[in-house]
Amino acid sequence: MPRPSLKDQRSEQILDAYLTCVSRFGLEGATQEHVATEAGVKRPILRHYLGNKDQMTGALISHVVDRFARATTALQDALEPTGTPADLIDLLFDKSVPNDPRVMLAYQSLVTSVANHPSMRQPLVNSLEQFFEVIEAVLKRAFPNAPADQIRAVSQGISATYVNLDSLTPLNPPEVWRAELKQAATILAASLEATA
Amino acid sequence: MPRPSLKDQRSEQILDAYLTCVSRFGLEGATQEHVATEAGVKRPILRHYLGNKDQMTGALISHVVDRFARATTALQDALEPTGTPADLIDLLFDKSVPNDPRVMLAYQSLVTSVANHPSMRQPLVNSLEQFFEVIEAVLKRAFPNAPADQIRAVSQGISATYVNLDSLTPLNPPEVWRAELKQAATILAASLEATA
DNA sequence: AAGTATATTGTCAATAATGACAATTAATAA
DNA sequence: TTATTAATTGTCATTATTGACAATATACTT
Repeated sequence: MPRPSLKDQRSEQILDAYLTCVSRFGLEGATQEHVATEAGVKRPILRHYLGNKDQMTGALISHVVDRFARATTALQDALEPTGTPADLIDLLFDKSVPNDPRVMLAYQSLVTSVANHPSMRQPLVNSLEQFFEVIEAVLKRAFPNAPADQIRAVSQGISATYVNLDSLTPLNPPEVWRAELKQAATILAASLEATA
Repeated sequence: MPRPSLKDQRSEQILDAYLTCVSRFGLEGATQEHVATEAGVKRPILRHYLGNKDQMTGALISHVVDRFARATTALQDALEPTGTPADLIDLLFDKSVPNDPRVMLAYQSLVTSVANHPSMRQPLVNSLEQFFEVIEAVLKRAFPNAPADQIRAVSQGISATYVNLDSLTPLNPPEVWRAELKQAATILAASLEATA
């Protein structure tokens, strides 16, 4: 008999707006007013669904980590069990894939603020390691004879080129940068052929 | 006859504290109170030397861009006229070199906030291009026959691995990550040998 | 010692951001 | 239609942040 609850949808809507604001203003620069405006609701709504600012922030951190982890899982699912390094790089760098740079930008903002919120350090590290592992798995399958440390290095390099690209999106980087970073990732992957 | 001016020293001291705060709280999260505390001065001092918040922020942006550009120039000076790619990578990745990750973190925070301060976009892009060019110059000297687009790609890749390393410092990344990213950069540079 | 320009601090008003809660509106079932 | 529960909005007190300026302290010169 009660009015149907919108808690899930509204929470998601608010957290997504919050994520957008964090990607633009940083974690400590995203005010409730910013979030409310971005979400198209009045400020008290935020409190109603997510509690006070501390609780909101806690929820946001989980949300960002979760979004990043989900993107990692989606990447993994798209590549298992037979994806090649070329497939991986296409997924990471092709604009056709609907990538959401906000997530990576918000992620970066969290990393920046980790000293002020020490408890989020471990989740951030873990989700990043998870991302590395997906890359590693693809490389290991393609180059089973390559030494482990070299695979790790190439994985880190590919990850770095990808993260870097997303980090630069606010600058409206010229399209060539994307192509160049993609080529760098390709070169890294190709380096494993020699050792196989 | 007047009391000697401390404008230069104090301005530098304040801007450096401001830079620290931006690297920790982001551009929109660094309050005057934060900066004053970090600099070890009272808040009105900030206004006295740098004006109101807008002017302070303007000065900070110039300061960060300048610090980054100076670091680039220092890198260039250390490598001209005979530095090799191996020298470059040592300078970028060796902990012995007194690198200041705050500069890169603050730089990243500026990039994040560029939508809110559009005028800083071009200086940021320019200083980044300058950084690329130093890397390119070293590679071009070592591999004069390598195709230009490949040099660009490798430069972007090396830059990305370096930027990525600094971006992760708040996470206290394990030392292996540094070694792995350095190795990735080395692999990228080595890839140019094949084409020469 | 006195004058002078600057450094430094103290203080208060104005604005922004947050916390908290009351009041109203809306949707559903009986 | 009415009861019920949640959504949504309005509002005010508290705190945080900034702007502005007066007042004092300090170092140097003559």
